[in-house]
Amino acid sequence: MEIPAKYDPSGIEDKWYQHWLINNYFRSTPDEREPFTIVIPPPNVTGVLHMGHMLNNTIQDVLVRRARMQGKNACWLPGTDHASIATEAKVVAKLRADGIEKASLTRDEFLAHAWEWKEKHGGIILEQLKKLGASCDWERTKFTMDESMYESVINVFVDLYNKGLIYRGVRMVNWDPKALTALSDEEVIYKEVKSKLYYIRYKVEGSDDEWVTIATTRPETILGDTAVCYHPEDERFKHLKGKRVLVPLLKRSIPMIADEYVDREFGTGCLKITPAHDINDNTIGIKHNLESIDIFNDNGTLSEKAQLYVGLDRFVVREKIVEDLTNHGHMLKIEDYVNNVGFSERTDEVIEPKLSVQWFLKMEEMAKPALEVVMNDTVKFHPEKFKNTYRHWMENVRDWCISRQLWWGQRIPAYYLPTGEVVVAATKEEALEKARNISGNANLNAADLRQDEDVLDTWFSSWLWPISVFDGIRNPGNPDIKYYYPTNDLVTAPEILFFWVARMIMAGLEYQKEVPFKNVYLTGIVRDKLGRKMSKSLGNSPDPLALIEKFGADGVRVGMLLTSPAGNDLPFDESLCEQGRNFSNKIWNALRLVKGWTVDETLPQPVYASTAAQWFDSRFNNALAQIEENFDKYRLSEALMAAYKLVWDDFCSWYLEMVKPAYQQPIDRLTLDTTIGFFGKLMQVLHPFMPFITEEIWHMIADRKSDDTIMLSAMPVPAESDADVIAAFEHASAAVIGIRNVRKDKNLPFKDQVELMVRGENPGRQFDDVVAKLGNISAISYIEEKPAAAAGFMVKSTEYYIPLGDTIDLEAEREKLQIELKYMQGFLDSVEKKLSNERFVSNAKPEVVENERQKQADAISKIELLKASIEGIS
RNA sequence: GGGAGCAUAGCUCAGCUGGUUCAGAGCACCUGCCUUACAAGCAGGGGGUCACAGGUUCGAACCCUGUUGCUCCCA
Repeated sequence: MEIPAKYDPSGIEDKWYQHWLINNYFRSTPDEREPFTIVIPPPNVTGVLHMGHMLNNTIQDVLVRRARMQGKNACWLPGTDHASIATEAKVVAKLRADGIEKASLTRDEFLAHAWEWKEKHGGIILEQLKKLGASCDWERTKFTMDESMYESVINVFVDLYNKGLIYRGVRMVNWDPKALTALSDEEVIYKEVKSKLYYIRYKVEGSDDEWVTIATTRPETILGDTAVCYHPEDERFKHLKGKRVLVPLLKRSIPMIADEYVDREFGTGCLKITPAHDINDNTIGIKHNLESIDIFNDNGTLSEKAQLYVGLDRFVVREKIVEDLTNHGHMLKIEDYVNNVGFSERTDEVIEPKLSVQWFLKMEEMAKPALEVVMNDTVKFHPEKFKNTYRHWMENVRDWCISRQLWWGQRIPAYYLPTGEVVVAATKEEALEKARNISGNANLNAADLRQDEDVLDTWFSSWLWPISVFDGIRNPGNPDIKYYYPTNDLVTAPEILFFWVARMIMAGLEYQKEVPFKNVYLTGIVRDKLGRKMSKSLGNSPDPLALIEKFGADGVRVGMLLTSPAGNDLPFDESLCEQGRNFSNKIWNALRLVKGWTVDETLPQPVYASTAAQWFDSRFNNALAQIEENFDKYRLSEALMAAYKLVWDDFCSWYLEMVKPAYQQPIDRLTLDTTIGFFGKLMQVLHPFMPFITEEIWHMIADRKSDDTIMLSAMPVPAESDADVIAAFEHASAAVIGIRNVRKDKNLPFKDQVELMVRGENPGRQFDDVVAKLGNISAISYIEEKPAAAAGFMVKSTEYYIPLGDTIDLEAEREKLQIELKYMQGFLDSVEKKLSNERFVSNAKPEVVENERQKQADAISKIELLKASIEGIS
């Protein structure tokens, strides 16, 4: 059978993924085994697969596949979220392109369009994940707007309302004038913007020519000013106490007030107060009992209350008012200024702080236990440093604004009576009953109730995700929730630590009385070479499917994992995937080698091969223990690197070279079987990282039944490892390297056999046959006297010589030895300096001192050898 | 403005309770090889004042203080 020299993943990946699907290997149902559960961080239905998903889902797949091979009942539950703002924006845009305005549709008509859009685009990411090899239980796929999920959200809203945790209040919210909705604080992105600081003077009422100057970045808001404020201890303004000033252009009289909030150093030290349009001003307004004048319409144009510029956009008004203020002599100067401006995460519109009636969830009571479980490691964060960030947020948490002025989402189950009173109930029927009760009006009917127009924040669905996907809200204690909850690991980005992770913990404690997961693995952000976050808008993200096409899914997975320790950003470069692909190819060629061997059943196993097998077995178990440890600490990239080196260096570069028969010679049965056994174990270790190629090789190295699969095979567990064999091999392999160097130095081609002489004790002696094979040595002899005319090298204190006839360059040889001697003497000096230091000997731990003495003795004996060698040369 | 974190080879990162598993890994780079599994490879090699300045200690990449630079979070 001919195996191509280059590994070609294309057909192989599809073949095995189909095989896994058809055989239902990803399916999980509760049984008596230990469960291992991961719920996917639901990607947005509007999205397509990007590099962040690739990283995130590769990690999850590694964890799940490993758990599955460890005999756990592994369940990776996939799904998507409805992303109310983003999706609604997409649908509105699509409709507009078709010439339909949202305002011309009824709610139901609009939702029909939204569902249609979702059905068409919503599953893209999940389909793409299959290309990556994701071993999700697809039968369990959930969507946050599924009926069961929808109901769960509504039930929770009603429950929290009944518990008094949800309330309706007037708050300053982040208003998106484009999406026409309030946003949570987390959906606002602050960016540095070059703007202007305008110095504007207000005339003091009743004076002829007395003025007060304020500085502002938003001159258009002066129309909503209701006070001017200074610091109570500021001498420059104390004389204005109790006076009033006139708002420019409007000549409205407003009071001068004093408050410590004012920063005396900033601007003029005098601040205009616009309670309706600035969060800080609002706080001051409440404190000083100021009027709020809302001068904006919802879409960001000026309202009647502004009196001037009515109907014009806020940014147009800014230009106009600057002109008018200048013309009327109010503008004193304009400075360049850089400030932070909030933008909508979804629409990129400048956020307008706005007073409005919204629904809120009280956070204080829920935050406390949610903080506690993280601080006491009931929920472990990887890396741990995020505990700090988490604590800081949880200790300063503010109530969660959960209403959104949208249609796409779970509609708030609040119903208003004609009197304006409100009742909250899961269904209209229940609401009616409640309404009749509280109003005492038995004649109320359904038509009299008006349901709240708003929907709930998407996070108000996803915070229930680990529970609601198992229907634990509607059917508490059902077999799934009992078995799979709490889940094991959550893999997500630190960016959503608060608005998702923290809230899932809260919901978990509230509704399951138990944390939703035990470990949270926080990935880094995938960045481009310039350090920019990869994003669609920048266009700097490679197409993940094209990458898979080019390097194979296994190659891309390895590339993503190799340099991304938890919590560290990943500066992505295609060369990483190239490294992954090269690794696939390396494994592939090891297969070609082994498959190329023919067996001679009569052949006994050579000594070099049995020694090699003995070593590799120990080395394998040693590495396996390391890998295990790295997994325990969630150091996935290090676990992968350990496996990578085990395969490439130890297996391919050393072991296979050791056992490989001469060209076109057969191999003995025992060595072949042993080698195939090792190969299989290596594939198992690698399988979580590289599912496709390992499955392919699993089937190629042995006769397997058609329903056999590496993904359900038992992951090898570390067995005993013989440290002596490993140490002996290290000595022997150093000798091989020494031989190679001598060959290179002296121009001795590898195909010419040479002799090797050994002087002194040789801890690697059991590997002599191996050394002979790898060094192409005709004979190894042990000698007492240093030979003449030989090139030598040392491993620890063992001397090795290769006779060179008369070709030896004595001068060069001596120089080499001199350099080494000099180094050893320097080393000895430093050791002896330590030992002659009384305080070191008396203070340091005994074993440390003993260690130094050992180093001293070794150095002395090596120096003697070197000196003797140098003398021997002359 | 408040808080947290980081600074080790060209790049990305390890480096545990201070002491030869302490200066390491992978990639990149350089040199020589198309040697019958693999040039997507093989065999070698170079490269770091552990940000800077002090301090503690017999001993500091590691502990303490300050300085500088960067990142993130919150306002």
